[in-house]
Amino acid sequence: MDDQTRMMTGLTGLGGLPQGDVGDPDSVRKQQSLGQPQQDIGDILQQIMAITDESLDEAQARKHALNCHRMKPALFSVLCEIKEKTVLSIRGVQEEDPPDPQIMRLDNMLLAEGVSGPEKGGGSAAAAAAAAAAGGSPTDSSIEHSDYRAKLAQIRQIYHSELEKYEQACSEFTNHVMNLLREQSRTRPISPKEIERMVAIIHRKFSSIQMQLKQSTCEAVMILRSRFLDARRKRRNFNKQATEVLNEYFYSHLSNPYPSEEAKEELAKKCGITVSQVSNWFGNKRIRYKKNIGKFQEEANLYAVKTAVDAANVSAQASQANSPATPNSGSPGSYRLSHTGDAYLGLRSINGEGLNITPSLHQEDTLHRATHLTGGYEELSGSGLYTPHCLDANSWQDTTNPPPVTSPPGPPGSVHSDTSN
DNA sequence: GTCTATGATTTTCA
DNA sequence: TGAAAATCATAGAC
Repeated sequence: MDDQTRMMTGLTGLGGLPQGDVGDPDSVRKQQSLGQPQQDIGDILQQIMAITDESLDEAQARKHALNCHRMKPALFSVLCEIKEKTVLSIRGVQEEDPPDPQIMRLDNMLLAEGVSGPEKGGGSAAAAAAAAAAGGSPTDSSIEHSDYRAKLAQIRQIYHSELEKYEQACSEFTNHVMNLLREQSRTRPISPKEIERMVAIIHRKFSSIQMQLKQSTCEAVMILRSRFLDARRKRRNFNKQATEVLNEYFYSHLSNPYPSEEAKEELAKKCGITVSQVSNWFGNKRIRYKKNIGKFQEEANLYAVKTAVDAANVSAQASQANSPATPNSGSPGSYRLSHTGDAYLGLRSINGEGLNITPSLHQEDTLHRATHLTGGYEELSGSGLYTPHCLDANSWQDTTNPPPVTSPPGPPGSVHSDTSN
């Protein structure tokens, strides 16, 4: 027979009183004439029940007396056991919850964003990732990065301060309740296990507050991030140097303006933009060039001349360095440009034999001569420079069948469909 | 404020 | 999956 059964037997054995009457002081008093053990229990119960009717001093004295009673520990443990097996068993089922997946998600997100966990430079990694996702250049985004970092640091600070407050409040409240329960455990059947359970309940209640805090923080981060990304989406014109580099490549590879991945990376590095921006640029350029070759012809000529001049200068310097007395061994006083770029192919086609440039020319003279050779926009009409004829070996021109440069499509100043919006 | 240029995005297609 | 084509959205010139 366990303690509980013994107790129940003992209690029900108090003169056949129904259990419901155990709490009635009068009923308990009636049992005082019964046997010693039962009388003891009845005594204790009577004193417990009567304790609220007494003055504070009397109650304190009574409490002390009860605490010192020889039956007190047994009675306490039995009452605790009964309580454990009734009320707390129901509660216990609800308490054994698995960790909340929602709060786990929030934790993971806060950790990834650098809000919780160790300091990661105020989310610079997240900022960089966001910028990379948006295709921003590392240089022009530095200001926005710092903005993002500053805002994220603010959120982080607020989050940690609130979390600290929350933890403090939780700890204070838990301690208070624990003390209260410990104190009450002298007069009520409150076992340490129940106190632990109570602490867990308090923590769970507080964790819902914590979840709200985490949720709000996550929302703030998301809003900040979306604003940051929106800002990155704002169009910024590339700088002049970058556009020149891209145009040079485009026009010198006009027959096949599809840079390889390596070339894209190289161009991206040169221009201070991302590879995807290079891809975008070439995509836009190809389509716009194809739609309105006439409009781009002048630009094409300029870059052809520029490339020719550069190449001429490089070759001239090389020739001078190698053989200043006899600049060209093949054709005296002249040399033939050799380049894989189409600009040079185009220039070769001007005179049918290749572009001859005197190595001793200064740059201005070279430019002038090259310009004269190419004949500018009007004279190019018959030169074949950048005409589909000199580029027809590739599919991108074949498929589009653009009008020849000699007769630009539409009236001057006509707007191609792409810009009509 | 209008218009054009241009970088970015989305849709379509091979 | 990459490129073409269409479209969007904004910068910048006027």
